[in-house]
Amino acid sequence: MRLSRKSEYALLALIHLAKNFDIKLVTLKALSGQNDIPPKFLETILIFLKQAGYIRSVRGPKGGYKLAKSPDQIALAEIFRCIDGPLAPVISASLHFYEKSPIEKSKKLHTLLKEIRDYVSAILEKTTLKDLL
Amino acid sequence: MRLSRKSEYALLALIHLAKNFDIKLVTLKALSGQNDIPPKFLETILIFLKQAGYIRSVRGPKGGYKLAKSPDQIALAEIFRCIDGPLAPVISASLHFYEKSPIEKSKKLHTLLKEIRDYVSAILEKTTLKDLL
DNA sequence: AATATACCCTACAAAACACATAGGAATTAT
DNA sequence: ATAATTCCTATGTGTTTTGTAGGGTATATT
Repeated sequence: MRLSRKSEYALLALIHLAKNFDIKLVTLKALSGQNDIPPKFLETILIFLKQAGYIRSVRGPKGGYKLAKSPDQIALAEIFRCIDGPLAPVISASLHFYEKSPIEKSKKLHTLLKEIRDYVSAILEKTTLKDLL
Repeated sequence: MRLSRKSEYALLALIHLAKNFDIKLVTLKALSGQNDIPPKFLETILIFLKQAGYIRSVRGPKGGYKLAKSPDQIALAEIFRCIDGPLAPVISASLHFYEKSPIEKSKKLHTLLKEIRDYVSAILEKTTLKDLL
């Protein structure tokens, strides 16, 4: 797993929204300003997160974004997978994104990489946005 | 950590050399042919591994490559770091390659990512080429 | 209904990176 | 001398990352 800048920004925004869950809508401007995220880039990320079902939005004045589910219902694993793809260190060790790759020729190494995947996956499946507040 | 094709090839070649440690030299042609690695690409990788001190070479007919140290002296962590950089999921969670990154704004998430780094690092530090034979 | 505020959507662009290939130079066994 | 082999640097090409631009759409407020 390697986190892209995009998923870093996504996480920061989601955490910000989690803090305001059931309280208020947060605007793009606020999310971008308070977390030092380039606004137009964040906008594309938020649209993506919306289409993925993690957030909802309201347009017009008084509009903004909010979480679509409660923070304890959003596991980090889901978010990383949907933005950055496989959690495994190599594609052939991935359950959700498997493709053939040369490293499979070494069975022992492949097994080791799958152990790493299992650990990373387990820890990110059990950690939710709520745990980050 | 995300393994590039380059480090996959490097590992396969090193494992091949580990199998022949203290027995014989292995040519580029053999390494490339038996492991399905594009020869010219592998060549650049081998030169890199040589300059990094992991392998030695002999030129001319009967030439080839061999490991510079015994297989139990080469930890996977070193190899991955020297080819792919940080083992950590994000640069700001890396000990050897630290740079500032946005995710540090979330202390809890940052801590979690460092835990993942610690696990991955530990397992790859203790596993050597010998363990893959 | 006019206005201003805010989100929506698609396309584009520059830079970095990944994945190689090309071609010739240097070394050495026979 | 020749052939086999490694050494080195440059280049090419496609993909991914990290954004930006610009116009469209909805809605609260007046």
